[in-house]
Amino acid sequence: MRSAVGLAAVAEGAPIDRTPRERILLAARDLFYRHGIHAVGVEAIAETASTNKMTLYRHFRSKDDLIVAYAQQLANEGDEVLDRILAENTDCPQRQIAAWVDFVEDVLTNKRERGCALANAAVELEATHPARAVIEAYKQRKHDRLVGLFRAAQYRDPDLLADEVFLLFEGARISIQCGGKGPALRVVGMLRGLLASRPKAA
Amino acid sequence: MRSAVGLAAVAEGAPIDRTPRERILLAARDLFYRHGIHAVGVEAIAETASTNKMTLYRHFRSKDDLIVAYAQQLANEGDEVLDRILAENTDCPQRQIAAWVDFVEDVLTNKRERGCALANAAVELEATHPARAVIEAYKQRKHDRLVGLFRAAQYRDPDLLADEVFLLFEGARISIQCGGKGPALRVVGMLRGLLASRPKAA
DNA sequence: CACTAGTGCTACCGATCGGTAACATTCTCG
DNA sequence: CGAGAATGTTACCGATCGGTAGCACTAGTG
Repeated sequence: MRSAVGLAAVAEGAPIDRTPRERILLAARDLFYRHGIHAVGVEAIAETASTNKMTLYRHFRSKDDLIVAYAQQLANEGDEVLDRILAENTDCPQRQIAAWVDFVEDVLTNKRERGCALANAAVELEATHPARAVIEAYKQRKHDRLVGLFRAAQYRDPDLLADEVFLLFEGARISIQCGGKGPALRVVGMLRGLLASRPKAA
Repeated sequence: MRSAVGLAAVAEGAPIDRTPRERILLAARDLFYRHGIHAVGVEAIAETASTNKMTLYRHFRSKDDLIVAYAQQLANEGDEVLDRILAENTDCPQRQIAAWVDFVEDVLTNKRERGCALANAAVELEATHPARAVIEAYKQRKHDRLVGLFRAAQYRDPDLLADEVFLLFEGARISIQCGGKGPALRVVGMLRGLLASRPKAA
């Protein structure tokens, strides 16, 4: 049951047989998430990736470019995680939903959890930064997929339910680093209760 | 109905008859919120406050010190806003709650809204930064006051309700800058529905 | 073997960062 | 008025920022 979140959360050392570009993205993912985008310099990223600044700039035109690739990477993986969860429970929306809640539980109880990396990035970046478009599109997509899921499970008001679930989850992730972990950890129970008690209909 | 949020949101020019310290805090509040803590230099803050770096450092030992004062200021004002809302509706918990939801509506529909300034700060600061303690204490306090409010209004499970309302609100504030404004703006209706439908008891 | 593409390395650039010294100026208030 | 405190101004510090030039090195390919 190793979390899908932590699978690449650590990039220390990293003299593995990966291409420099991959190692740089790994390092950026780790450092940006742990310390914030503005707090991490490109030199530190290159060093963590067991390479140097020049190689970094051969693969990314600028730090902003790297930030966009970082966001894109996270968005892609988020999509893939949901793809996988859905694929493992085909044609049974209830089980798909339950599996997603299990995944949420994994995420929130991960001790490295520092909130949603994409939301954190959005906080740090100006509204005009190109990475913001990637982030907003991802979040929109995620919300829409929840709607589809709840519609498939025949909930009476899938839009409303998706709003609630989406906001509760987002609230939990941001709260885990500044709202007391209590409410954030109790959100899984709340979600299960919510999903069980909501009316369904044809 | 001018928002309690925007009352000091703009600090431009600012050659008003305020003490330099006040102007610096005003400027920090504005710039930190709009651009993020790490993205704003002390020189820019001093300039916006119509003063200079030396005066800034006469009132704050370091930028970190200023950040702590910034967080403290926001926390105090948050407390005071809730104080005022409660004081204006003494001895009628239902009206207090309704007034708080109205306030939430004001906050979320403010076009300058960029999420909770304290949450945003927490995202940018390391867990060991002294301002983090201020932020976490404030959020904890806020959550506890919600519990008290719902208990006073005789909801059957005030703790659970407070968790839900708290997380929905936090989720809405973070989502407004990266989750599509849709769910965030619909949260007010959700809150009103939630509060109206929840069972009360003795 | 020679050629090429990718990488490592070092030294450097101008700009800006947080923070300070020293001194001139203004303001407050007895 | 006169004294002391607060503020303004300028110039500066070392460190670090994002980003680049130039060249040595390695590895794969024909």
